[in-house]
Amino acid sequence: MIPIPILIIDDHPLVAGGIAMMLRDVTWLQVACACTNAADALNFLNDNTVDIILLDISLPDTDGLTLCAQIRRMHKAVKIIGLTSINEAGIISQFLAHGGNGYLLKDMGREELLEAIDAVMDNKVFLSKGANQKLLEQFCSTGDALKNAPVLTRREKEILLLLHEGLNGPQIAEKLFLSSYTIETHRKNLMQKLNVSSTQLLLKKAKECRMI
Amino acid sequence: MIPIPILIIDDHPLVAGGIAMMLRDVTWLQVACACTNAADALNFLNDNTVDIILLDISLPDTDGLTLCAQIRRMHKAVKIIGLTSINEAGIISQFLAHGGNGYLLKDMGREELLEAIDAVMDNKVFLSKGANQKLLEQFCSTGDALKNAPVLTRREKEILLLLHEGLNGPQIAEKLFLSSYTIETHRKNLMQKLNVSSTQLLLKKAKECRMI
DNA sequence: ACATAACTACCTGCTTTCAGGTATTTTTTA
DNA sequence: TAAAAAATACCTGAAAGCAGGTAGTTATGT
Repeated sequence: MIPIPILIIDDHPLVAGGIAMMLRDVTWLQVACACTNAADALNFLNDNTVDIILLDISLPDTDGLTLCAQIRRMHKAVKIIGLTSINEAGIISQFLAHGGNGYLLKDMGREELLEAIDAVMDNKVFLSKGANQKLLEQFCSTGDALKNAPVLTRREKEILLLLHEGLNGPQIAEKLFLSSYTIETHRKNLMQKLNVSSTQLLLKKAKECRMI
Repeated sequence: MIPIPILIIDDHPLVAGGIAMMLRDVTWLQVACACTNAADALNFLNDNTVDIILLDISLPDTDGLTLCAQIRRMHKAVKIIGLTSINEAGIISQFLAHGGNGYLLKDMGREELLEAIDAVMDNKVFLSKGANQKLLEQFCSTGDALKNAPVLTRREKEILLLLHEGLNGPQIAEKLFLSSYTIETHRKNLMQKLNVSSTQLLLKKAKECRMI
């Protein structure tokens, strides 16, 4: 049985060494190469195929996110697992948005590394427990956040959703069989309730208050 | 040791019965009550305190999401776990946004229920494996999505981010020490690249393409 | 039945956006 | 070094948005 080839991209050789050590008993995985910079990695990938890439997102010569997107564009099927000390929701979501399939923190153990590899090979997204928690926390609202959000009327909610869909005033008026003046009044009331002075800020604030 | 009181809100008594059966050996948990509708649940909560609520989001008299937000406003510390057959990213994220702490699918087993209760009692967000996967999938981009996104110049990216922050043309011009005409040209070019005809649609499309 | 809230519509004046271009300068690439 | 790309700036005209209100009708709540 041919072992699954893995590429490690990390500017610290000790990291690659540590991972190789973790995987030395795993007969179905093989570290095909370890690169310490983006250029070497891209060169390697030009002539070689791997199934999995462990990618440090803090590289010296290239932004790891950009490299991730670059690799993803060229190799649609390769699984890319981010490797980092950064446990921030913004970076995690950006990494996935740039084509990543998984995200591990550098304090991971062997078990978690293998679990991640299993999951992405099974076409699943894998985040380490800490990263997963960080990402999920973004979705949550506290009682205070919900309490402070102003109450919108039925029509205001409707207008807000249509604005969020990208319709402008006249288009909303046409869709709801109302006057443009009416839409403008609702919009004005919405802007007053959320204490903003433009439609863009209205939508931004509404998102923050979880109204859309 | 006082067992943790749980409230079950589900319009099917069989569900509450099944959960009670799952938890019958768990001495540190106690089903305090099972309600079949929102009104009964709110009445119960007026006179009683529970630590955990298992909430079916498809209730007959009230939208489960609205009920969740309502309970959250009144009881900041209670842990609310959604209970549903719906495994859709939109509903999951809305449930969390309305104050939920966890989300279980109705095909869950006893182990997963206990794991969820442990996690939320530990102030963590818990999603069942299936729900978690559904939510994470939203963050990911394929090679095609990345390939098809138009390439933006340095200034275009900068303008886009500032528009996303809610600034209008003149404000961006002032911030970047450029002419308003220049900003409008960049905006026009952005709109052309993303094939839209308003700033709102530009921001919407940019989000879909993971540019912001 | 009355008061209140929500919804509807209107209007002026000003600002901003959008669409349609043109054109010069600077930076980058080959 | 020259070509190409990016950045900058300009301009008109029309449409939309925003701020400032006023005001009548309908639905809801007490």
